Amino acid sequence: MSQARGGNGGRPKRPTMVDVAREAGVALRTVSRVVNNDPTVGPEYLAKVEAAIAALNYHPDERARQLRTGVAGTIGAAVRRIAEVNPELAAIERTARASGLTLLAASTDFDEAREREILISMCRQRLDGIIVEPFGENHGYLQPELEAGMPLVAMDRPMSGISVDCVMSDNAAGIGMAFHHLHQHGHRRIAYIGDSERVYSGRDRAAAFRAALGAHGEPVEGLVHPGDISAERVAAALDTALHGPDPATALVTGNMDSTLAVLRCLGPEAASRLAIVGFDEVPLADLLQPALTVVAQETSKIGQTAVELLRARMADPARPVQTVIVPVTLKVRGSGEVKA
Amino acid sequence: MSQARGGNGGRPKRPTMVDVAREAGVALRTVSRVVNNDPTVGPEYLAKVEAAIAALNYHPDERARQLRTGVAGTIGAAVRRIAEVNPELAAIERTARASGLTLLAASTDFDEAREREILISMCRQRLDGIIVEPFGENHGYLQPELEAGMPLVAMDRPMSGISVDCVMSDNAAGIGMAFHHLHQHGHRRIAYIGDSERVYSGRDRAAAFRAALGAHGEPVEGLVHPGDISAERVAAALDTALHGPDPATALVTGNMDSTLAVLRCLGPEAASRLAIVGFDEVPLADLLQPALTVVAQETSKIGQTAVELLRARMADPARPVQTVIVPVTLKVRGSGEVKA
DNA sequence: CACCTTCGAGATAACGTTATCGCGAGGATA
DNA sequence: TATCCTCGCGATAACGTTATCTCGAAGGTG
Repeated sequence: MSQARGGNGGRPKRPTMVDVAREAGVALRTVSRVVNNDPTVGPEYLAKVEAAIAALNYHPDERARQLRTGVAGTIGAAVRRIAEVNPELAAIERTARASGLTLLAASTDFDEAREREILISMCRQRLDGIIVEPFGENHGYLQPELEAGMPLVAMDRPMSGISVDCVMSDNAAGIGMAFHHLHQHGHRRIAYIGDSERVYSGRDRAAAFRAALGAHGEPVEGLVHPGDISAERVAAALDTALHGPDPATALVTGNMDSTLAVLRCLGPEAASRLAIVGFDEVPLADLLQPALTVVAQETSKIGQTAVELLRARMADPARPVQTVIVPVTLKVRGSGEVKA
Repeated sequence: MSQARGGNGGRPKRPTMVDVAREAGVALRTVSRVVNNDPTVGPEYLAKVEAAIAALNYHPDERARQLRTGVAGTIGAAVRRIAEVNPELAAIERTARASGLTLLAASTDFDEAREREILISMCRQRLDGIIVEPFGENHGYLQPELEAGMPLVAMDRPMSGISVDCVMSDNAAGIGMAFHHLHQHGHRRIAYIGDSERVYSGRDRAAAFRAALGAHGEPVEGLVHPGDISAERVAAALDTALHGPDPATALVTGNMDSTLAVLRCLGPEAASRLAIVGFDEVPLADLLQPALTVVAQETSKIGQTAVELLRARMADPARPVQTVIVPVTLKVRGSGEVKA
C-alpha cells in the first residue's frame, strides 16, 4: 500500500496563484484579491476564482507572502526547554495566538552556543520579534540585530551587554518570604540550596538569601549553597548543611530543579521531617507528603507580559526600554510548616 | 533610556545581498557563493565579500532562500501541548536538530478546530514535513496535501480517513501487563479509569482492558470507566468502582491525566491503600508514597522514530506506508504491589 | 603559435506572492 | 452630450535569494 502522490515519481509541483488565475480565466491580481478577502471583487469573479481554488486545491505560499509584505506574523520563543512544564511558554503561546501571531519555540537546552544558534536562526527567518529566556552571559552579538530593528524581550532574567525590555519575578521578595516564613515557624538555622551564581537568577536569589540571614543576625557560613544542580553537588550541600555541628532545621530551595534534586536526594521520609520551602511551583507539589510549600511565580502573567512587551516594541521601536517586575506569592501547603 | 535603533523613526531596512555586493564591489552572485561556502571563490574576492558582510552586519533572509530553493529545512510538530512534559516532543526536537532540521512546534490543545488550523498553517508555510499527534477523527481534509507531496507522520495514534506513516505504543500489551501484574498480586476485582473512547488510544486501551477481564473470566460491569478526564467524572467512576457491592481492590488508569486525576481525587491516604498501575509515566512518580508503578512507553524512541519515518518519507515519497508499534515496559515501584 | 580546456566571476531569469499604476466601463452631473 | 468620478479588473514591477548561462582570462598541449 503506497501513500497516494501525484503521478510522477518526484514531489509534484503545487498549484500557484498563476495556475489558479489561468484556471479561472482571470488576472493574477484578482486571485490575490480573493485570497486576501479584498471586498472590491465582483461576485461572478469571486465565484470563478473560488471554484478554481477548490478545483486545484490551492493553498497560498506563506513564505512568498512574507517575503513580499515583510511581516511574518510569527514570533519566536527561545526557552530552556519546550516539552517540559513551562507555564510561561504556555502563556506565551496562548497570548500570541490571541493576538493572531504564530509561535515558533525552540529549546536552548541550557547551552550558550545553542542559544546563540537559535537566536541567529530566528533573526535570519525575519521573525517579527523574539522572546528569550536568556542563559548565556554575553549577548552583545545581538546588538546589530537590535539596531536592525529586531524586537527582543528577555524573560525571567535580564540580558547582559544589551539593553532590552525584560519581565521577571521579584526574586528578592520571594526569597525573603520563604526565609521569613520559616523563621516565623521557629527555625533559626535555615539553609539555601539553589542554582549556580553564573546564572543571573541564581546570583539574585543567593544574594537575597544572604541578605535575609544578615538581616536576622544569623551567620552565613555553611548555609548558602548555590551551584550546579547535580545529584552529587546537592548531596554534598545537604550533607554540609544538615550534618554539621550546628545543623540546619529548614531549607529554602532556589528553583524547581533544586527542589526536585533535594527531594530525590533526601528521599520521602527524611524530606518529610525537614521544613522546606521551594522557589517556584513544582508539578504534583500537592500530592507529596507533606505537600510542598512554595514561593509561586505568576508564570502566566510573566508569559503574557512578555508578549505584550514584544508587541509594544513591534508597534513602536523607539519606545523606552522597560523592565517589569512581577510579584510572587507564598503557597502554604505543609512542608514549610514542619516544626523546628 | 531608549533601545538603540537606526536613525529614522520606522524600522530600518536591513542590508541585502545587493548592498553587500555593492559594498564589496563584486557581483551579486559572488556574494551568494560566499554565503553558501562555494569553494570556487578566489581568496581576494572572499576577503572583500566577508569584509563587506561584517561591515554591514549582513544576515541572509531565510525566507527568500527557502522560496528560491524550495526546501525549508524545517519540520512541524503538532502535539497536544508544548510546554508540558512531553518526552516524545523532546526526542523529536533532539532528533530533528541532529538531522540539521529546525523544529516548529505548536499545541493543538485537545481542540479539533485548532489542530486543523495548525496543520493547514504548516502546509501554507511549506514545511518539509509534519509530525502530528492526531486528536480529531476526520483528517480527510489533509488528503490533497498528501497528494501534493506533504510528508506526514502520525504519532501515538493513527489518523483517520487518510493513510500515513504512524508510530505508536503497544496499547493492548501495556494494558495486559498492568492487569496481569495486579492479578498476580492477588487482585480479582480490578477497575479501569481512562480517557474517552472518542479518542483512538482511549478506545484501544478500554477494549484491551475488557479483553483482559474476559480472558480471566471476570465480569465487566461496573469496572470499566472510559470518559472525559474531569474531576467529577473521575470521582463518579471511582465511587462506582470502589463503593459498590463488590468493590474493586485494584485500579488501572489509562493515561497520565487519568492517573493524576485519580490520585488527586483519592488523596494521599486513600491512594496508598489502593493498588494502582498507571499507563504512561508520571513526573515525580518516584517521589509519591508509595511510588507509582506504571506501564512506561518508550517515549524517546517514539519521537525519534517519528522523525526517522518523516525523513524517510521526505526522501522517498513513494515508499510504502509503515506503522511502527513500540513495545512498553512495566516499571514496578510500589503502588502496584499493594496487597489485595 | 593556434587551439582547447578549465576556472572564476558576472548578467539575468526565476521562485510565488503583493503593491502600484493604469485603464475601460458605467453612472452622475452640468 | 461632454465631463468627471468611481468602481472593478489587469499588466507589471518589486521582495531577496539561488540557478542557469555566458564570457573572459589563464594555462596547458600539439
